[in-house]
Amino acid sequence: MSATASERSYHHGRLREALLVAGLGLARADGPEAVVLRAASRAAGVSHNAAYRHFADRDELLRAVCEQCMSRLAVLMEARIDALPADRDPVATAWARLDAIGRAYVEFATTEPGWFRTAFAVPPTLDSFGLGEGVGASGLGPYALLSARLDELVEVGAVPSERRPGAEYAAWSAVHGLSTLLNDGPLRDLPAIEREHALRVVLDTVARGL
Amino acid sequence: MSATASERSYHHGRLREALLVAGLGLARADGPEAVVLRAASRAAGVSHNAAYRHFADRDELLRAVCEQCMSRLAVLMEARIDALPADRDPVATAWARLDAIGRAYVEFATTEPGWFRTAFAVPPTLDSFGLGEGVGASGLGPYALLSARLDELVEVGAVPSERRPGAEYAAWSAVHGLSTLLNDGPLRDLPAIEREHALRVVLDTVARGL
DNA sequence: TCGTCAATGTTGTCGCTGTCAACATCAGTC
DNA sequence: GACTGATGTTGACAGCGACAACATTGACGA
Repeated sequence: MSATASERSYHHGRLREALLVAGLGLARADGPEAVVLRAASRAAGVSHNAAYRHFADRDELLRAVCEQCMSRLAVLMEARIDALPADRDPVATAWARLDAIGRAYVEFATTEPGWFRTAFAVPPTLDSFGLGEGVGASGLGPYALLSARLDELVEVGAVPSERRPGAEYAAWSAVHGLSTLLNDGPLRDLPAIEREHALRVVLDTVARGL
Repeated sequence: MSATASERSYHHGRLREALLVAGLGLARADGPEAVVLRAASRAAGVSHNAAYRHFADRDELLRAVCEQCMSRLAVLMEARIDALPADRDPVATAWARLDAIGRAYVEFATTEPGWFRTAFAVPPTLDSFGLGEGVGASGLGPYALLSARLDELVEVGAVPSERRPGAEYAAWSAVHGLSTLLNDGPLRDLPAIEREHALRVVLDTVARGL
């Protein structure tokens, strides 16, 4: 544990973490397809094939990187909720929180496009997306965070309870779709002001429709 | 045209189309990453590198395949509109048409997941998505088809005109997001009944919010 | 009729990748 | 102090995209 990378002789000591960090760097710069075993090994200062002692194959490394990306998404969503002023009436607070996690989702996608694409490169299950290993500080994934907001809206009476079943699909599809369209799709060249406009329209439309 | 693949001697004659067809087959089965120059060349019964006489590189072939996929999406959307009974009042017709193209979008994504992913593999511009080469029978792309539906909703008075600006973002993000979540995302294992439920919730929520 | 030439397809090669097999080194443990 | 399992290295192979050099063909003009 005391050995730094420079003094290591034969065994790296923390190769798994080093490969993960390298993979995160590659993903951040150029997306999931850039998470390449040999590149990660080079970045970790280790020969190709060393990675096979810690990951069965490239896909397993990519999966690990994905979980990290998903976790960072969840962390940002939580942070944006926590940053909200809480001293308002419950209904307004509930709406503001839904708005905040929606904005956080799109913010993550546009400020970290490589990580966002990587988070969904290996299709996560609902479990891993919601409660699995790739989660935020509170132990909740993006899906669970969204569900909590929708529950809150029903509790405070802002949304009729008969609208609750499946409401995740609507809210989540909207922000996820906007994120991918802005990121990889036909909206990628949209100027910043128009992006903000699109985000507001999407969030407001969903809020009205709930 | 009379020459089949078996009688050709040295020159293929229609290699460009053959490569495109092969690429579409590869994309259909395994998505954009399966559109591989050498595989397409093999399928066309031609040696690797022959493709370079018709496409500058792999990306150009993939781009051509993308356009085909986008076109097929537009064609399905048009077909689903045309199949609608038109003998109703204008407001109901306008809503039904919006619903139909939304369903068609998700239908394409779930019945042809490889093609759907390929359509967005090389980020299309708004122009190509709306009016460019990858378009349907009427000459309109998916984006233009959606815009026409929203215009119609305003014309018949179903949607207030102050809601019109940016309405594409909301409608399009919702169906696109649901499509990708069902296709590659955490919803890919959803049973058919739940998929239908999710689709209805998404479409209804957007319609209410417009 | 014949030669020329541009278009088109082929063969060979290179570097990159993932992956398997064989070997080397090290940290503990009996 | 030797054994052993964990970890890292070297070497190899096939598949890929891309470049260069070469082969074949059909069309067109002398």
